[in-house]
Amino acid sequence: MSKSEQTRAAIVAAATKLFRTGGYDATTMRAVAKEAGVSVGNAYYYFGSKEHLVLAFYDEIFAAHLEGCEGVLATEQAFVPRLTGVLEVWLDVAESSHEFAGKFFKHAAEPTSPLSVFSPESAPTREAAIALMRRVVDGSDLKVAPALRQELPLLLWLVQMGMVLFWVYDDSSGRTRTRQLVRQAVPILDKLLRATRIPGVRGIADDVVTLVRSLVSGPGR
Amino acid sequence: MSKSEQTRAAIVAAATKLFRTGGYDATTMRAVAKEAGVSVGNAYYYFGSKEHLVLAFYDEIFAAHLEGCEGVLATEQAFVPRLTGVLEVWLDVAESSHEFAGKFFKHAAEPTSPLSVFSPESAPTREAAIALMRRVVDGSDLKVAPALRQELPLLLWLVQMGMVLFWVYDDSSGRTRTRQLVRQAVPILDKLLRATRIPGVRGIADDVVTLVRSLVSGPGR
DNA sequence: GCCAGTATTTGAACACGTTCAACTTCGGGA
DNA sequence: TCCCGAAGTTGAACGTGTTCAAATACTGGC
Repeated sequence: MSKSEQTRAAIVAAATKLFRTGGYDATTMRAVAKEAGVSVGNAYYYFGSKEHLVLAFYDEIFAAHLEGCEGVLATEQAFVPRLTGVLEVWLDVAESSHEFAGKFFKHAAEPTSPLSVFSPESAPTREAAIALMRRVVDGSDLKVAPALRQELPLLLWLVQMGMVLFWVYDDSSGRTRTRQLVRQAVPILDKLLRATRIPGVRGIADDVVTLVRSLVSGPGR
Repeated sequence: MSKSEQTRAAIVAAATKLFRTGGYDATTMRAVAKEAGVSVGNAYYYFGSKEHLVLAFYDEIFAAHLEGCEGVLATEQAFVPRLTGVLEVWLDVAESSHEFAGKFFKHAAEPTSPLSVFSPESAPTREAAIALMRRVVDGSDLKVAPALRQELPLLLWLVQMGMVLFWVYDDSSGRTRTRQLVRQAVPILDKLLRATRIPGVRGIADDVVTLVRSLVSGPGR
């Protein structure tokens, strides 16, 4: 590891530590720099803004999520426990940073931010998250129309983003309300997906797939 | 109008003007105060933060939306053109502030912000928006299960919030992509709602209503 | 070893949102 | 009319994220 890589790693480590203990606002760039043993300007040499430090934090959460999911993906075959398990692992992994997450989320929601959930900068993490959902689908017993199945990982990722949105606003202790949402909503989603085989519903499902396809490249592109 | 009301109105007018011309970030509190002919501290006497000024901006958009909807509500009976019309009026009304909207949207997504779509501060506007959706449902020919019908205004408001989310990211000229989304998605929603009368689907709809009811008081309450 | 050019590092300086102690104006009861 | 508490107003001061010209360390060619 080169010297500059060490400096970069030290800044990320300092930021992560301070974010976890004090939250986003209370963590100043001056404090991060001091903790990392560098100057303020140096931190900006490696990270364009305070937001970019958050992206590194998000990557850590995703890596932990992926690792935590392996057990679920190896053992669960049925779609409902498989998807529920994956979402619950995320809740476990993210719990310790919930307070901080609210601050993080506003950056994820700002279209012009490099940290936007749809931004090119966050594309690698986003695509890895969608790939995880593809594993959820492929390894399950779920039977849906092929056209829908193809778009399902993206749709499930959007479902996960919906859960995260709910979670961010959830101040119940231990995030029990979000957990309740997951346990209730996943079986409903399962029913809904299987219902696409009912003649009167299949046409609607096809419409949804068509709509998603026509918009999948992003609103503004 | 009392003196203090005049001062408050002057600050709102100054903020609105500067927001429209220069956007959110470029509009400083010092500039707002100067434009309104008051001191910086005085602006904070009336508005707790810069974000609270945006709330006043929201209210202006909603008032224009409500007014613009009267024609649609008076003439359209069928659910699809009725809801489509209401959403399109919103797009018309909001178009001029699209650039500005992207900048402040991050505040609307932050749970702790007074601008959050679920915050107590925005409750009056939010409830008025839901009431508008109730008028859309009540005056239409839509037939759904009574249990679902009761929650429908809230669900339609959530749909509208989804549209706004898409709209914020939409940089196509004239927001054609969001308009395309509305024209495609509303008929699908209509089909989906009417499909709740199919035996195999009704049970799912009931599940959704139960879920929404159990969560309707908000994630954290 | 030496130099030129690049990469890295520094911290003072800037503009911002926000706070607050002090000041001024207002309203209504004696 | 006078007075006092409340309401309204002020602008300097604070801590923040970010910038930048300058200083320093590094690297490859000779």
